[in-house]
Amino acid sequence: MAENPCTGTSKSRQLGPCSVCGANSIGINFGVLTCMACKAFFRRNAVKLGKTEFICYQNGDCLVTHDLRRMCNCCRLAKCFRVGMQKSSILSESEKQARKDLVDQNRRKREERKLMRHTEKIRLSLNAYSSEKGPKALSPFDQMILTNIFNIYERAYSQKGVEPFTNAPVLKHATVDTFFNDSERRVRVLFDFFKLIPEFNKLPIMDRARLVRTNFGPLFHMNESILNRSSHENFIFSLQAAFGEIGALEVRISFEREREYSYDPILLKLIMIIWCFSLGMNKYTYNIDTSVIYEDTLAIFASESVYVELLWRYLLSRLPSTEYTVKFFNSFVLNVLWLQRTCLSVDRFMLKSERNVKNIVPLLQCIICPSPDSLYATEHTSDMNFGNVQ
Amino acid sequence: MAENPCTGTSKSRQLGPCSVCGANSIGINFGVLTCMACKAFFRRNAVKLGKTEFICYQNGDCLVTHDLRRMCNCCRLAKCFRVGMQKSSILSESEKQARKDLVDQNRRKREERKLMRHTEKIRLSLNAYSSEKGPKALSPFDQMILTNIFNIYERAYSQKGVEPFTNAPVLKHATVDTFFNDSERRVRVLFDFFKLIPEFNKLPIMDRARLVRTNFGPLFHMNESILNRSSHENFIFSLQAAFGEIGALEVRISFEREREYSYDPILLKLIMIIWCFSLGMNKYTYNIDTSVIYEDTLAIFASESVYVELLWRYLLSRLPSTEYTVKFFNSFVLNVLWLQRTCLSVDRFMLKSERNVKNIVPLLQCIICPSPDSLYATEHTSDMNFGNVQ
DNA sequence: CCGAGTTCACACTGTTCA
DNA sequence: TGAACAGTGTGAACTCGG
Ligand SMILES: [Zn+2]
Ligand SMILES: [Zn+2]
Ligand SMILES: [Zn+2]
Ligand SMILES: [Zn+2]
Repeated sequence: MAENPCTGTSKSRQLGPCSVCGANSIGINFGVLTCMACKAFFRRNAVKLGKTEFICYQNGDCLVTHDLRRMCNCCRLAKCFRVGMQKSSILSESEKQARKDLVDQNRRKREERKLMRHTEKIRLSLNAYSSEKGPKALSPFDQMILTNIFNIYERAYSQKGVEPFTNAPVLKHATVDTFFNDSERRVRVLFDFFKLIPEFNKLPIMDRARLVRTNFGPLFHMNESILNRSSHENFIFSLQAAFGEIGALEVRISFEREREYSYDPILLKLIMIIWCFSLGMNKYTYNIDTSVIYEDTLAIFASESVYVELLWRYLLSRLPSTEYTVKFFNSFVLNVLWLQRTCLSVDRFMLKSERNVKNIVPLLQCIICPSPDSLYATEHTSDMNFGNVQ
Repeated sequence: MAENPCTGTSKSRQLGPCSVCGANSIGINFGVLTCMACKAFFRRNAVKLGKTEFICYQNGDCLVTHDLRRMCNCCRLAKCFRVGMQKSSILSESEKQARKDLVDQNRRKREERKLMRHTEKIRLSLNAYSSEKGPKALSPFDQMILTNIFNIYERAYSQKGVEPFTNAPVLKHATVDTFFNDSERRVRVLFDFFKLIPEFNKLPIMDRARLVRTNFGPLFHMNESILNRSSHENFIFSLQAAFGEIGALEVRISFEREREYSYDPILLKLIMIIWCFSLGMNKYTYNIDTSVIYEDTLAIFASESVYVELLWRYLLSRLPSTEYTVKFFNSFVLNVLWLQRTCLSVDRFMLKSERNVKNIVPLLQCIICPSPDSLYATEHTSDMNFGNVQ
């Protein structure tokens, strides 16, 4: 196993000097043993032989060494050719394009496979616990529902053109209006997602509008979390610019708490659905002494419990035991409270920013900062597109 | 003088993060504070927006950070535009050309100024000797003539577009035809230069044509020397490819001998003029037993001696004594003989390369390899433009 | 692993403008 | 005159297909 230093595979193996400049070579480049620099030099310059002038300001016999090679690229290029570097080994424009296309194609394939493996893993993990005593396997029906939720959401947001990156430029100049306006598209897609939840879509149109209005804060918050926007540096910038240092911190902590759930491709989506069915809680109690009134409160309750139960079963199937599931629910409730508090802070902040609120696009304005009576108004309800679904 | 780190002018001053990727910025680029990489990226890619496809393989909202910016060109470019980078700040092809021209022009001006300073120095030094016993000062008239010669030549070759460097790409594939065809433009400018010499221009048109034909070899040779092409490595390549190893060597030695005179901005030009007035010597004696016949041989002689005498006075003014001038003339004559020998070799070579000669552009073909009787033909005489001058 | 390619930090040139 | 900002060239470090 004695290693010959000349043929050894050690990293520092010496190949001999560059045929052009004598520096340490890295291998055969364009037909000749050369260093990195001469390789790059030849690729860049051999192709422009006819187009650019190469002039030696000496006598055309300049030395080409490691230290002098930069002095005269005419003589350097001449030497490259002299030692036999092959211009034909340089990929032509079309060859380069072909290679680029190939790389692109391969990358696409790889990513597709990765996504496949990923979703496959999720599907398997849903069943993985079935044989153990702890977790309870999901029924095929539940599995189907969950898979549907996942697919509906992913499809909505991955449809090309739906989300052409309207992110982040706001940066330091962000105010609440630019901050929210930037999100309009994402919000619309989120509403589209809800419309595809049968229980939600069956509700009276005004109830649907009121629900998303009432719960907009947490829904928006969770959705940004799912879309992984919350970790975006510029998002945080915008946050600070729009809500101030303290406000932004509070919002960020909420995001941090949500991140606990982000490892799971379904959990947050499911929680969003449940939240969407929750009645007003204590929002807008500042000057409305009664809670928001719904047309079909019972249907909302029923729907909510359908999904709460589904969540419960899902957690049971994912966690080792009921005990774990209870623990999970405990911390979940804590986070819910945190999030609610945050959203209330934001609401209060918005009230103080009346001037900027006027610049928010109508749809969002009516959702985020409704005048108390507009909670019952029909304006922009149709703009939410809840009217014409399925 | 306490330096505020924020307003300090120190090199390492921090400007804040790149608006695109958050890395360290280097300044305002294309309208926005960015890093070097994003600057280069934007310059490279913004211009090919219409030509190349930019596709995001995610959802079009890829993060653009220092580490991730390479992942998705589409989103990176989108972000560049989003943060306000101005495509209009990128110089267009024509703007770049305009700038290049400007740079070129400035460089030429600078060089001219430098040359002027140089010749001024020479002129001053010419007069500096006047008080010494050795060199004889030039008369104001001689000085004017010499200055004129210098200016006429420099102006002819520095006029924009006259010499767009059609040199050197020939390289290994050079044959005599490509070798000479490459020089057509320079030769035409040389003829223009001669036309501005009054004594030459007053000669009968056919005499003018015959003179430049007869003396083409040495004239061409010296002119390439003045233009400093002879030291160009690619020129030497071409030389070897066109005339073979031995032939090229001989030509190169002639160039080497001429280089002795190249330190002087006037000498070679003056010598060219004198040579231009010299009668046939022994060219084309191979099958014409009489010398070339001129219409006004006397005028040619007279002109030649005007410039020979000027050269003599010039040398007297430059060299410490008459003795030195004589020595100079001796070595000059030797070099003349060398050059003549070289040109004869080239002529012989051209005769053997009939096949390639056919590919030489007509003007040069008729000059370089005239059929014996074509020496008296009028064809291409007008092409030399000797007809319509002044 | 090899040898194509690309990216980009860095160094530099040159123009413009205050 | 020097800072700012266009440009270009170099070469180390990297990716990727075979
Ligand atoms: Zn090298
Ligand atoms: Zn050189
Ligand atoms: Zn950047
Ligand atoms: Zn992307």
